[in-house]
Amino acid sequence: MATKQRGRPRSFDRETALEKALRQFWEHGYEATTVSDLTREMGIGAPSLYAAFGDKRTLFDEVLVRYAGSYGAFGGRALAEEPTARAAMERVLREAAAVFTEPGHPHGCLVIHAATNCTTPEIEQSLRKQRNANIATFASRIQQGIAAGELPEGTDAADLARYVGAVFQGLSQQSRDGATREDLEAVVDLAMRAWPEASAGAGQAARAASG
Amino acid sequence: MATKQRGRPRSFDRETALEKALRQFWEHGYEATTVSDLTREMGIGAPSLYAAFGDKRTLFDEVLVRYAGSYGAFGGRALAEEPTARAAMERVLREAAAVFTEPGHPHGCLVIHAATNCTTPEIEQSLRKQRNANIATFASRIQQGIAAGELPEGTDAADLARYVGAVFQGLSQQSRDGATREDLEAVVDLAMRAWPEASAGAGQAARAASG
DNA sequence: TTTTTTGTGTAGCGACCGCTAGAGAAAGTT
DNA sequence: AACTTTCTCTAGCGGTCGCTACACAAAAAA
Repeated sequence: MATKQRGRPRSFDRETALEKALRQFWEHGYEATTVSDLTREMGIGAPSLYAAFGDKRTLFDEVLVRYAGSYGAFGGRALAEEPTARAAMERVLREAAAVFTEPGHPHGCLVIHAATNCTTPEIEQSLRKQRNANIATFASRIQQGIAAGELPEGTDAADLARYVGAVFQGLSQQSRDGATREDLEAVVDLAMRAWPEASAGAGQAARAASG
Repeated sequence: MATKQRGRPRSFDRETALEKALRQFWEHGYEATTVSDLTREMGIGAPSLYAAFGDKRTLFDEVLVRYAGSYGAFGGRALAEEPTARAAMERVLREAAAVFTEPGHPHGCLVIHAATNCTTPEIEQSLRKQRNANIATFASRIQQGIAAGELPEGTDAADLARYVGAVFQGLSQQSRDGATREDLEAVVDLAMRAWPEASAGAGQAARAASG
């Protein structure tokens, strides 16, 4: 396999064009980004876009995958690498504050904003599903922390996950409204004050994790 | 004045029609709501809409005023009526949890969602300005609380206001994503755990406010 | 070179957008 | 009754939407 393609080769770099499309969808959302916007930013004609990426909807799906693997990957890394639920959640929020305000690309989170006020129900639902799945992942990590004795026994993992998710979504909105990274880090500092701590004489797992 | 109108009277109730328009804009946002949607829901023809409300943009402006005076009025009431900054902010969040999930009308906050991904820059900026103004109002009330000794002296009112605003915006997003009132109230419970308390021997103003 | 295969550019499709001209309908005024 | 004023209805304007037919260009294969 991997034999040489016959016919005329495409005159643009597919990855570069995809990244341009990602930026457009990120900044203006799915619906407000027109094919005309896309072709202008990607530097190609409409037929080239449709030949390389399918229709607008398929291109958006591919953009979502690219986003999840790049700008949106910090959450998964934090959950995988941090030793405690608290450290994981705090790192998620702190990296969000950084990424959401990073210069050079649109502010905020694409998954939160790109399908708001979208008249294509499948797209709106797809991103909603993803947001709720992210919060469920938070809950799962928190539940793990409760089992390890890092948090009080009575802690409701789903509630705490929703709280972290709400702060996360608030950070995204505020980054779009002009808040700076320092502004958002102060918000994270305050948000983490709400974190429930296991009582002094709690299980050994918490001590092991911090040792 | 107030002489009887000459000519044919309009065949619909203006307030009822305006409320229908409000619901449409609230649910689908400014841009995704078409004039065709509006006329269908309002039960009138396009020329009647334009005669009674001006163009789509002017109608939206009037909807914003109506929203601020009805569904969006709870924030101002909480700030005006509660004796302490903490009580005011907690009531804002708690009433938000209730209103955002109330059956019978769209979920979440119109000011937060209706101009997201809007290609009319004046509209997007108008609502952004309103959101930031709301947070500035929070900051002002918190600053007042600091002056009254309710909060530690070093407290940054702007940071705390942004934190409350972030939670508020998160509540709105989550209500749109299907969270129930109980879900959001648990988030508010957690959020208020972050509230800074003045130390035990702090100023007399705090004692006076709670007495 | 000729043939085959594939990408690119022009040009435009039907559908919907916000909006409105113009004719007729329904009220008050005389 | 006739006249004036205002609203409502039908129909359709110019513009943009997502998308594509078609002719041409540019590469590998024969």
